[in-house]
Amino acid sequence: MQENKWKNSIPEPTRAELEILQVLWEFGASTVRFVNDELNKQRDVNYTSTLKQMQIMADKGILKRDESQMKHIYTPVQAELKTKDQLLDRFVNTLYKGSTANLVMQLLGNEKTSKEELEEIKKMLNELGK
Amino acid sequence: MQENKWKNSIPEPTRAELEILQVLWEFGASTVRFVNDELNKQRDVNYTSTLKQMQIMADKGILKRDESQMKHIYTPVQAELKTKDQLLDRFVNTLYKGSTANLVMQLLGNEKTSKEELEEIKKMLNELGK
DNA sequence: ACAAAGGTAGGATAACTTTCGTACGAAACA
DNA sequence: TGTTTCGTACGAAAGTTATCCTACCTTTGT
Repeated sequence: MQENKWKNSIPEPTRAELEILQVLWEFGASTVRFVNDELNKQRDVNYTSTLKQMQIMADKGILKRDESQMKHIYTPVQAELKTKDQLLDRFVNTLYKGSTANLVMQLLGNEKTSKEELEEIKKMLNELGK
Repeated sequence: MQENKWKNSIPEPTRAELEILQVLWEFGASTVRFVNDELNKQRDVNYTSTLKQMQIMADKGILKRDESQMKHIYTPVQAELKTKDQLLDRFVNTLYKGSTANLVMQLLGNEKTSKEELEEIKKMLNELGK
């Protein structure tokens, strides 16, 4: 088990680690085999590569694992939302000087957001206004 | 000059590269000395480290440089907005399955956005509605 | 019982990123 | 004019990330 110098959060996941987290978030606690099969629906990865990654993640404290069975079961330590909050926070801070409004402005300015999504967002804002 | 396999955009900047881009975005075309001084307001970096980074970035096509003077002047090849669009796009895709609404939802749900910012965002949305 | 299939563990390695030491030329200045 | 300061170029080294080979153990099926 590796030391984590932050009190209340896991170290920031790398690209490959994020891929694995996505699978675990979507399907819940899983074996390496399952995760690797999922990954291989998107790209070629050798089984032992995925194994190694998940072992490292466990070591870093990103995943915990149940070794009581031969097929170890891995689970994210942090809730999906909390990890995403962390990443979002860093993103807003480094690219938009911490201003949510700035981010949203760009998001809405870049024409890639559909009318349906705009409506959805408005609805959310009104809900929140109460 | 290095080959770039994407037609219309620079390769995704690394962490250190992003730091440098921030300085250039904020202050415009600059010398290595200037950028390095700015970076050192935040953390210790050796001058030659910054130099090397900026040379690499020029090589990658992220920066272009004016060598007509002894003190080379570096400029970002892409506009700030375009690069941020790229990064935002990747971020939304990997974390929110491409759904802007999902991102905004989390952004507004996490309590870190001030009332003033919420108002600002509403205003923007209404402008956009026209 | 034995072979095949499927698990984990532990390096090794390659690519990429980041940092900086050294060399050397140009400019500033005493 | 000589020396100190400031610039670039080059390469080495350290750190990080991602990948996979090999070994070896357990389970499954014949």
